[in-house]
Amino acid sequence: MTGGFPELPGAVPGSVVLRMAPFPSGALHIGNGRMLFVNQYYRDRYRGKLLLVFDDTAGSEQKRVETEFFNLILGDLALAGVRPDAVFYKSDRISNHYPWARRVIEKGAAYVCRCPAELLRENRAHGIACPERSQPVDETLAEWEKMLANGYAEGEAVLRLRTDLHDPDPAFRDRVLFRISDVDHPRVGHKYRVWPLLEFSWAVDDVELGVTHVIRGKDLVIEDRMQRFIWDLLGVRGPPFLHWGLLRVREAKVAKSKSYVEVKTGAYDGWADPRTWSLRSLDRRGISMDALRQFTLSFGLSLADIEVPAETLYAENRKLIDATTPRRSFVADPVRVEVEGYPFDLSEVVLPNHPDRAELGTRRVRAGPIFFLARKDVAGRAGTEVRLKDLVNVRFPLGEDGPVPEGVARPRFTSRENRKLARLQWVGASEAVAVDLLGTDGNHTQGVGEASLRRAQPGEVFQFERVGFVRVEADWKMGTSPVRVVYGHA
RNA sequence: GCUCCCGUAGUCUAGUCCGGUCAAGGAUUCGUGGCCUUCGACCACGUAACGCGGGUUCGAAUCCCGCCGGGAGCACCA
Repeated sequence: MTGGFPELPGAVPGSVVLRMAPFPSGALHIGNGRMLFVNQYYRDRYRGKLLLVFDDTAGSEQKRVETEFFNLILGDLALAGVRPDAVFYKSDRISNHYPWARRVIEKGAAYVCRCPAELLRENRAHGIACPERSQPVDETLAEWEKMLANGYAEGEAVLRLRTDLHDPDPAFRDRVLFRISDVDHPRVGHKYRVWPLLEFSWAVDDVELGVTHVIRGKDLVIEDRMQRFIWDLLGVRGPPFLHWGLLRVREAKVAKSKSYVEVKTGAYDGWADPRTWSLRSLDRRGISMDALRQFTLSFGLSLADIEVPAETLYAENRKLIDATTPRRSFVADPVRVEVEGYPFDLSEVVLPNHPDRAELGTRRVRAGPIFFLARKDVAGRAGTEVRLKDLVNVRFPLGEDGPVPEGVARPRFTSRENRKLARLQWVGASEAVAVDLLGTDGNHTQGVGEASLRRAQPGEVFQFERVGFVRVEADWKMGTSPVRVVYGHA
């Protein structure tokens, strides 16, 4: 069921080294799953090693590194079942990059530019050289030392690569290699002021860490060219690159930085809020990581940008959990009704936990004569006969249509035999337990469920019949009311 | 605008490198029917695709050219 995964060029089984490099600015979301599972897939296929390298350089206003995210991401990996063979932090390796910078400068391929960022950008767009571009090597070396020796303030100077100002791709013209940042880094504080930018740092680390193949999103293709440029310049041999295209889940406006604000301000219920579409939010909803892996791998390594409905993921999950998930009765927005003429001997029924799986056992459910029914199930039923699922048939009296006020509609018992009637979910009023259902949209729905839910295990997954799969909150204390569950999918 | 990437059914994908076995396979969605006391599962059936136009060839989803459409990049972010 996996999509296409080509051979890694020149891969030798047993000696492949892969790396994945999340930026620690939030919990991993559904899109990041691709990074995890694709790398894991190749690691396993070639019995290689997979490194986790936190890409925690200085960042920016929009993307800032925070301490809590390291463990958050480590936790996400554990959750996803992706075990890295080693963990590195870019911030530990900054000084490793300086000798490389020196080599580039000595090749005459870089210069220290003191243009303001805007001017730099402007000039790049028009292919105009900054005055410093013709800087001789020894002067660049001196300026570089000055940068390292705190001779410049943040933003005052950068080290730029000399490529070709008329390169057809404006993005490739004299890119910045190092910049100065006074950020207080959560791991290394103010130890470094001169920070490498992504492409240079990888030009160094992919080689120093012995990475044999780089597999990353295609938003990073220009970095391939940069890395190769630097390697060619230095006569170094670097790994080949492979990419996957953009993956969007239609329902998920996947933007980690966006969730960041909502989580920080408390608008969201933490990183596991269903609206984040984070890995942990999917787990919270009872979506298995195996389903997510299969879903993700089904797209192969295609470079095409794709948008997939979440239903595809749900279908994958359903296949995995349906056969083993117990059924339970739940009624949202309940209306209390009493059935007239309800048979006295039917105060309790034994129902199977799964319609097709006898081995999942049964449970006893109290019934009648007073029930909770869903308001939307009852609306407009006047004059019609329906079946209370697994129980009896009743007829709603003829009357004015519309919403049924609580306790007013008094359906009348008609018969017991199983007939082809609309089936309504019910919960016997004598034993109903309050249930709080958290929806995918972050809203809570109150309802009632059958008594056996009181004995649910935290984290247990159920199918609420005619509603969908739900998972009991892991931090719910057994026996407390209401039973807190999270909606997964239909 | 410039650079790069991508176009197979509603959606995703196999096939494209090395043209014939592809009157295009799979998954999902949707529709119909069956079955089980769920609107879920399962079973059966069905709808539905090679972006367009040229060219090469006995033969093109596959090779070439042009066009059109979509996406990403053009940060002192990653």
